[in-house]
Amino acid sequence: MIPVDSFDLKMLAALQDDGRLTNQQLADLVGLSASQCSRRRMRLEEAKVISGYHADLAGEALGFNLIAFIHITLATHSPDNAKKFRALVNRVDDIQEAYSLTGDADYLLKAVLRDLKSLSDIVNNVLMPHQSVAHVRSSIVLDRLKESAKLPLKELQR
Amino acid sequence: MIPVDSFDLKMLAALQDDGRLTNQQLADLVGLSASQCSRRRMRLEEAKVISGYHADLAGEALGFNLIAFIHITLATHSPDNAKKFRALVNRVDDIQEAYSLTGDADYLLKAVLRDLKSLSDIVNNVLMPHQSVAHVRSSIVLDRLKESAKLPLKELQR
DNA sequence: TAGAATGGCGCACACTTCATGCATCAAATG
DNA sequence: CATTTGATGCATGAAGTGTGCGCCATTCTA
Repeated sequence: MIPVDSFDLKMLAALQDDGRLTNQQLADLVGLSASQCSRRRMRLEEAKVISGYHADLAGEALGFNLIAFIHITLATHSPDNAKKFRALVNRVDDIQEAYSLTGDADYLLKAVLRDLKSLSDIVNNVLMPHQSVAHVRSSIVLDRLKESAKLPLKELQR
Repeated sequence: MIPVDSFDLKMLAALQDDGRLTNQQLADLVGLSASQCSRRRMRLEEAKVISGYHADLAGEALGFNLIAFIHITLATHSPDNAKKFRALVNRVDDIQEAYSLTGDADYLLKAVLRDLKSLSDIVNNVLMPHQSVAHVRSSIVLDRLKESAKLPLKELQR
């Protein structure tokens, strides 16, 4: 857990917005030289504060027109069942995100799919038949109000 | 909706994994010249197939140790209530993602927070008191099984 | 079917960006 | 007070970027 000063925070916020910013652009934004930005960026990358850079693709433009959240309850909470379920989740590419949760459901999955048939396939042919799974409840996304996935770094001051 | 060929798909998949790939690296990966990759990339960006590039930050390294999913049910489904709720969601920085859903709950929020106190603050002081909100149910993330947020482009063939 | 038009391609090249060596400076250390 | 430590800007060679150009294959047209 390396120290992160206010220059670093400004850089992180900027790179969160635009991951392809040039060191020179970064320099102009935060008030350092480009070379220093280069060095700081490498430092943050090596320390895994920046875990990676990703292009954000428009799913609709590529035929992914459906987002679904799927709540899963396991049959029993045995380590064996949990392990099998994890393996299942990792095997299915359409499942983009998966979390184990407190509360009613044991797991929450996010799937990005082409259409309702794909959802039906996953739910009825992949999830439901799996022996570790006791209960499946899926919800379809009607609208995305917010999808920044950006940390509120403004709040931070060290 | 511009046409996307197999070269484009390879580039998109690669840039999804590493958003700072060089045109030359891209060229080596997909089997084109760097100049052509530059042109194709610009085309995909202009057409908004690539909607942006983002640095992925490690929340834990910055003190965000808690992820919560919050299910919201509105008091009534009036346009006015929906509008007020949207405004609320956009005002709160800690809410990273927000979706309107089919099913039991009307909205699903994802919040990335520092600690349980922050969650309590949001739920009890921001969401619950809001007149449009009838019911709030929050679940804490115990474990992230998968968090690629990457589209399964392998499937695509045009 | 011949000729023209179109569009995708690689190469060349001027320009920009990158990362590292180096000297400087300020703060911390002994 | 002398020394060490580490962050900084500048300079620089190497690498990356994007555009003009000519080439080629495919498609269109008469």
